Amino acid sequence: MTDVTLREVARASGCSVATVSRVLAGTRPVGAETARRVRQAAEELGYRPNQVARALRSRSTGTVGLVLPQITNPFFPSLVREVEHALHAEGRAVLLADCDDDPEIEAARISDLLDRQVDALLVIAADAKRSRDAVEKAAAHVPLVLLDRGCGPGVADWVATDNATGMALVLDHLVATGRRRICFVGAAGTGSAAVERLAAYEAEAGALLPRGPGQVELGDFSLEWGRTAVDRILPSRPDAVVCANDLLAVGVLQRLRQLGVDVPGDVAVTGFDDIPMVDLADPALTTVRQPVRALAAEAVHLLGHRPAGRNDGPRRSVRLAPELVVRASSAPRAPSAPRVSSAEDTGSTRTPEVEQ
Amino acid sequence: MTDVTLREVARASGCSVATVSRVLAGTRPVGAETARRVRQAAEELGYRPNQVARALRSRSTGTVGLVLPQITNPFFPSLVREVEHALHAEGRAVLLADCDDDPEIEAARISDLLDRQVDALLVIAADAKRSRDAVEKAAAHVPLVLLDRGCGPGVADWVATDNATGMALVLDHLVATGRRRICFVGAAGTGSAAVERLAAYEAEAGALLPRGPGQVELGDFSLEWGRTAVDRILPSRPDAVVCANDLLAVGVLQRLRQLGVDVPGDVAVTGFDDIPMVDLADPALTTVRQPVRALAAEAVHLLGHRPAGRNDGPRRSVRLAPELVVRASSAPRAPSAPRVSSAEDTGSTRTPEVEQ
DNA sequence: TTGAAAGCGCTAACAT
DNA sequence: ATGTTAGCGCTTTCAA
Repeated sequence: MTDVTLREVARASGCSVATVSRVLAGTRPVGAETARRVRQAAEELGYRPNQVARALRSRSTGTVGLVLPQITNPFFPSLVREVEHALHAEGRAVLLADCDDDPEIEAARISDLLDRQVDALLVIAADAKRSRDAVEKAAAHVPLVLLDRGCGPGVADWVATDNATGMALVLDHLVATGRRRICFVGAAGTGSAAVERLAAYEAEAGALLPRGPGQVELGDFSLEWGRTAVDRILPSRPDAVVCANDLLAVGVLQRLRQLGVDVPGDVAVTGFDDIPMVDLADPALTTVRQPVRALAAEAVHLLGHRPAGRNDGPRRSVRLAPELVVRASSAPRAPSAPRVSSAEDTGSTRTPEVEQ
Repeated sequence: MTDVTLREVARASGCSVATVSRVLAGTRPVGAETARRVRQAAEELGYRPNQVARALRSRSTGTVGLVLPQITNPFFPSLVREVEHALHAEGRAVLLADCDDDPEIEAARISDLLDRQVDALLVIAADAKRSRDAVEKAAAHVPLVLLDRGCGPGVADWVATDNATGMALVLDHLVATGRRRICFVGAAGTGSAAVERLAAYEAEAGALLPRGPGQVELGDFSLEWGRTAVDRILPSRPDAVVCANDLLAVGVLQRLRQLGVDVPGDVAVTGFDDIPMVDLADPALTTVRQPVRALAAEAVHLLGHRPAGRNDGPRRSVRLAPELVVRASSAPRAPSAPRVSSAEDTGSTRTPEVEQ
C-alpha cells in the first residue's frame, strides 16, 4: 500500500509536477481543462498530499503547539476543546503538551515543539514567574500567545478573562440582593487569577460596602482549603462568601452544610470559572462563567497577526469580560423575586455544556 | 534569527554532514574525538535538528494522533494526560483531534492525521458502529489501537477496562454488606460500556441474588436520567442502586436526597469510572476506578508492536481489571464494621488524583 | 499558462 | 570510521 505521489499524478494527467502542485495547492492560476484532468487523476489514484514534504519545502507545518499545566485541571478541557476547534477551522492541527505543572518540563516541551517546527505556540503558563524565560525565548522564534495564565508583562501577547469585571459582577449582584457582610476566600499564590481576583474583591467591596471589605482568607485553590476557610470565617458572621474559584466554593458549601448553615438563607456563596462539576453542587452555585470560546477565538486570532519570530510592535493584552450565572446559592433571602439565571451585558460567547 | 543547519555544524567541526548526523542521531558508531568536536560545534552554534526534514527522510515523524469523542467528557482528561506522558516518555508527540462525538468529523480528522504522516493512531471511538469504517481503513496505513471505546470485533487492537470484573466487584461488595434488593440504572446505547456493564450486572446479580436481578432502567449516560430513574425504581423498594457510570450515580444521589431517602441507610448507591467530580458527591460515592494509567501504558505499548500498516496476525483485545473504591454511599447499614476504602486484588495501577 | 530544475534539511546507501 | 552522493515529496524560482 505504497503512497501515491505528486509525480505519479503528474504522469497520469500528462503534465508536470509543478502544474499538479499548483492545481492542488491552489497557489497559481491554471488552465481550466488542465486543472480538471489533474483533479481527476488525483481522485482516481487516491492521491493525498504528504504534509511533511510540503512543510519542509514551504517552511510551514500547519501545526500549533498547545502547552498547558495540567489537562486534568477541570477548567482546561473546555478551553482545549475550543482552541482545537478554532485551529482546526483554519486547517491547523494541535500538538498537545501537558507539563504537569512543572516549569522545567514546560521549557523542555516548548523546546521540543519548536524542533518540530510548529508554526506558533499557545501557552497556558505553569508559573507566573518561572515560566517567563522559556516563553520569552520561544516568542523570539514563533508567534506565541499566552492564554488564561500569563507570566509577567511584556513577555508575549496575552488573552485572559477580565477578573476585575467578573468580581464586580459578583459583588454588584450580592449587594443588590441585600448582602452586606461579604467576605472572601481565595488563594495566596502569585498567579494572575489569585492576585487579580483578590485585588478586585478589595477594590469593589471597598467601594460598595459601607464598612469596606470583610474578612479575607487566603490558602490555595483546593476543595480542602474551601472547607477549612469556612471555620475561620464563620465567627465574623458573614452573610455572603465570595470565592476565588469554583473548587473553593464547593468546599465552602460542603462545610457549611455540615455545620447546618443555610445557603442561601443564612449566607450566599459564589464561585468563579463555572467548571462542569458545579452542576453537582447543592444548592446550585452562583458563579462567573469565563468566556471560553471567545478566549480561544481571540488567542487563535492573535496567533495569526504577529509574523513569525518578529518581535516588533507592542505586546497586546486582551481581557474578555465574563458573565455572571446566578443560581440558587445566592438567591435573595426573601424569595419574593425569584431569580433563576441571568447573563449580564458582557457580549461573551456561551460555553457549551459538558456532555457525557 | 535563521536556523543553524547540519551543514554548518559539519563545516564548523571539520567533517561531513553524514558524520554529524550519525553523532547527533546516534545511529552508527563514530570516533570519540570526532564526536566530541561535533557535539561542541553543535552546542556552540546552538544547533537544533529540524524534525520535519528528519521525518521526511526517515519516514517517521515521531508523532502519534490521538482521536477522541469529546475532551470535555469528564473521564477523558486523565486518560489524555496518561497517554501524553507515556508517549512523551518515548520521545513521541501527540496530535490531538477532538471530533465532537460525530463519526463523520472523526473520519475527517483521522484522514487529516494520516496526511500529516502520524506514525500511529490512538482512537477512542465516537460510535460503536459508525466509527468502524474510518478506523478500519486507517488501520491499514498505520498501527492503530482503540482505547476505551471500541467499534466491533476484528477492526483493530483494543485496550479497555474489564467491565465485567468491575461490575462483579460492585455486586460482591453489596451482597457482602447485606444488600439483597439491588437494581440497576444504565444506558440504552450500543457502546461497549453500556452493553457490557448491563450484561455483567445481569449475570452477576443472577448468580449472587436469590431472586435474581432487580429492576433495570435504561436511558442515557446523563445526570438527568439518573434523577429520573430514581422515581421509576423507588416503588420496587431497592436497598441498593448500581449505576453504569458516575454521572448517573450522582444524579441518583441528588434525587434520593431530594426525596429524603437515606443513603446509605435506606439504599446504597454505586457508580463506575471514578471521575474527579465524585469527590463532591454527598455522601461520597462508592465507585469502580478505571486503571487509567495502565490503559494508557498498554495502548502505547501495543502501538509499538504492530509494524506500520501491516495487518497480519490476530487483533489483540486487552482488558484491564479496575479497582473498587468503597466510600460512604455504600457503607453497611449497621455501622459496626466501618469500611473506608479497599482495593481488590486486581493488579491494576492506581490512577493519580486530580489536582487543581 | 506551463515546464524544467533547484532545493527545503536531513538520513541512508554505497563507497572508501 | 568517515565521506560522497542520492534522494524523501513537495513548492518555487526561473524560463519558455
